[in-house]
Amino acid sequence: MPEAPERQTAVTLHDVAREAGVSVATASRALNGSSRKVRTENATRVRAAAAKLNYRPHLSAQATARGQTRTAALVVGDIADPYFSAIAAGVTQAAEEAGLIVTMAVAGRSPARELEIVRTLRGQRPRLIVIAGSRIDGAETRTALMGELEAYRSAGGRVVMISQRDLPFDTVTIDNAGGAYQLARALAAAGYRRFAVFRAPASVRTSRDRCAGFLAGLREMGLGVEDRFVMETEFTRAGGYEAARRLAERGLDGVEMVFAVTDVMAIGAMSAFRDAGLVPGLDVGVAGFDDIDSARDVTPALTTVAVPLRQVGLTAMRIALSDDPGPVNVQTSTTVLLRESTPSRRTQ
Amino acid sequence: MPEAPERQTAVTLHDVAREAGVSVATASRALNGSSRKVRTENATRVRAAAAKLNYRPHLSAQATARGQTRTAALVVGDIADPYFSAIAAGVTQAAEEAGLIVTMAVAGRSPARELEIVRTLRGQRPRLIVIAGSRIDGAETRTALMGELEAYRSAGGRVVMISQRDLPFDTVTIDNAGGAYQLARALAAAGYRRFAVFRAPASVRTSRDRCAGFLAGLREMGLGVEDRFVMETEFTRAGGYEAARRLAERGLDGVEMVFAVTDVMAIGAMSAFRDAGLVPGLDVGVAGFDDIDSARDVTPALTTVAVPLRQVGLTAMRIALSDDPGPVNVQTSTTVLLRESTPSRRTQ
DNA sequence: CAGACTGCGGAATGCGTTTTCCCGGCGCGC
DNA sequence: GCGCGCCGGGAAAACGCATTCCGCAGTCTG
Repeated sequence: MPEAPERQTAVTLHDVAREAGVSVATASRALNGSSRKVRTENATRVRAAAAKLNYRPHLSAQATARGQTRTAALVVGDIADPYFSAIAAGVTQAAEEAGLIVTMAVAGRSPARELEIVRTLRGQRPRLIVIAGSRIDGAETRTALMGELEAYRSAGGRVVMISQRDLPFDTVTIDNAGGAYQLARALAAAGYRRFAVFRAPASVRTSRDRCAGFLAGLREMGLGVEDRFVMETEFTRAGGYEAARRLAERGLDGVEMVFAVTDVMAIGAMSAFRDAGLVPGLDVGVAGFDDIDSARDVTPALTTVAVPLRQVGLTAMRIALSDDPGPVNVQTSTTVLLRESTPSRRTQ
Repeated sequence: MPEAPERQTAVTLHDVAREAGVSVATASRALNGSSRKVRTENATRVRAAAAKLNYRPHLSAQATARGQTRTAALVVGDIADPYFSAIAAGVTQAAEEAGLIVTMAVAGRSPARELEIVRTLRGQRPRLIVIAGSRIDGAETRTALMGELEAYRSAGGRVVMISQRDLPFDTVTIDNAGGAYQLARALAAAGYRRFAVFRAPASVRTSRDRCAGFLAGLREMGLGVEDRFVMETEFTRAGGYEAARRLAERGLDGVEMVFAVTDVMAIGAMSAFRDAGLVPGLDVGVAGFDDIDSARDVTPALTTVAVPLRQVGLTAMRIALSDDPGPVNVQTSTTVLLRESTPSRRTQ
């Protein structure tokens, strides 16, 4: 344990140099090996001094001196949401492998807040910005956001959007439409004929894409969904519950199968069905999208479309760290997972 | 839309000053209003120039100049884990309210990695560090970590530990023992008599505390648990599954009720029981700890002890931002939630 | 043994800010 | 009319570090 006096200020490179009896320049060179060489004796003395004083370089000072930082910025909608936290896990993993510090901001699903965040983020001068937004259309703030990102990029920054294909930046998208399409075909093949879809308001792109893909898949199989069974509700568990309650109140109206555009909504729906005395999987099939952890643990286990969220985060970072030019668009594929909530009706 | 040429470098305060026809000093004063006053005409011209050039101050440069940053550092075990992501949500919320940027690092439940993170974090010179570690005892790295944190604090930094009471820093703890104690009493009151406990290896403090609290609560009610029913397993879903499988293999051995020190483990256990042909809640009661989202959604809904994780994060930030001296220890209370996985045996 | 070259240490410069210090002008009281 | 305080502007120092430039020794070449 060193002397550790009541110092109110951190130890600087200057202190280390003095302790080692060399100049600041030599100390700097010894500590982060530049192209210049420094005599081994001096080098070891500097390192010893640094260790003794417990020195850590001031990253901000390094950043201004070098003209670039070693941080990656991540903006998410809500870090408590498993969707975003899984992506965040991928991003932080890749960042750490690349020796980058990650700063995170949560936009709370508000485009205005998202804009404000990117604004202050730009001051951070991060190496790259990954935006996993909530994909809500909003024309006014959108152009402002674009301007901000454009300015950031023209100053040498790198931006990757997750799941926002229509912006002129690198993106990694999730195959929402394709996954829903495949799910629809699989369910049709399992013998289901009369469907309901629980979707979110049209401004939520993810919901729109999944819904469209699902309907396309059914159409391909010669099936359709009556308009009154495409039910719009909130993009939450409560939304799923509410829609299912309404449907159950009408005695299901012949619906054999409910597709909710989100696992969370699907789980809410299962809960509502049960509360109405209906057994999910038996009286009515339920399927979701995302494959969150709970999907496996509910009973009956929920049929869903798995999204490799962690992989999405990793991919976003890989793109951001590569020096390929031009807007790239990597689409990560999804896989449908049939489980007990949608037993085959063929054998019955 | 400004001219926006192919500039490869960000616009600096210098550019703004030149555009406004004033000195850098005045520009700085105009933009972040110091104690000095600047003529309103100049001020508006500076602001106009800043807006026109789309200027954002270089935060790193500000940091070195001012001698302090506006960032809060958060280190978590695994951001994809709902336990940590809920805490992270609280921390980021409080940070944003205080106008702080949050940088996040994930330690992956490894004390060595945690140490390394704090080391580089110290270079960041954050205003505060919140550590939500995995509470694994590890003597060697522990003292090194302490030294690092001590150095950080003596340089004016603030550190708050979550759930690590025994370190000489501010802490916010979760009443693990108390919650488990209350749960035990509630279960005993519901008529359960023969218990098993699924716990993690002794090095995991959280597990130890919850286990001890549970046993104390039973003792208080004149009950006990045979040693062979205190089963040590992994601190994961798979661990819970495995322990339950072993127990089911022995035909439950008269056990009426399983307490797993974690909801995740409890859910794994329910899955194993079901796979063994046993109905959780009917053939054997199951209880967990944490009240993660899934706990409500599994069937039967899982009896558990709710931990206000988001609140924990908020509290940690509140402590860190207050200027109270001395080590504070705020304990957040837990509440037991009896649900269908532990029906009362009194009425039977 | 002279001259070119190499290796390495230190002083100086720069990074984008803030902040201190100095200085000129203006209003005001006498 | 004159000194004095105040207001506001700019030059320059400071922040902690990286890097370029300069010079000094020592070594190699012929």
